[in-house]
Amino acid sequence: MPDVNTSTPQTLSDLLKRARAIAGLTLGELASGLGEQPPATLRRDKGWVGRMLEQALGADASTAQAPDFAALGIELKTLPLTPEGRPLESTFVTCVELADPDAISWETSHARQKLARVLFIPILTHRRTPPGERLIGQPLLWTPSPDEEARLRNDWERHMRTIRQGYAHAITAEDGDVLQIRPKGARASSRVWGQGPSGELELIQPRAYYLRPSFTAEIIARSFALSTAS
DNA sequence: ACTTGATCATTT
DNA sequence: AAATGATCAAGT
Repeated sequence: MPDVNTSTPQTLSDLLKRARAIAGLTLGELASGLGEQPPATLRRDKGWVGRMLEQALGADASTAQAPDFAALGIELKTLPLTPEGRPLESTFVTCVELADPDAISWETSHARQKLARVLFIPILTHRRTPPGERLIGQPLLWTPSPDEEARLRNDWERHMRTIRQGYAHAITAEDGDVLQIRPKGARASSRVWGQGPSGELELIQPRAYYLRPSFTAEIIARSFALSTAS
């Protein structure tokens, strides 16, 4: 059973060292080191992989609206990847702030804060691979390039314009080149207070921002190119 | 095959 | 009830 240090890393270099140390392990091996057992399927345990990695790397206890590693300003994300490097899923970013859209700008948005510095942990897997057999990949610390941030911002500002005009309910997953908005709730009938067309309060379906797989694929490809450059 | 909309567990 | 961790599964 591998020995897994679960204390909170104090420096970026410590965190990266820790992440590199668990690369190459299966999630089953990691779980074993943490005294846990992997579920047979993620169907009823969709957040298991993320929680396992948070624990293994010593992320701060879930403090609302703060990065996973608050002292380092780093957000942790697992990214399911085929062995060929293709993301299997979109990446959850944060819930859309629907209540008071006039008060928010890109600079102060939760979305930008979440995406400012992200430590991606690739999980090499196919859809049918049991969670315990999935392989932890090499970590990738990402800060949006100026171009990437411009594209994120462009999508975010278009979404927010629609929301401010009171048409949040009309946004679909097809909107946004790299940053999409999809429903996010306990069930399809969930509702939160949002802003209607005349500025009045209106109950609408809660939504969240997601990075499209094509965007995270770019990030991964760029990193791979760097890591193999001679 | 891939995407969109729906869903599940946990914690605060 | 809402936010965070995501993946599922129906539809195209």
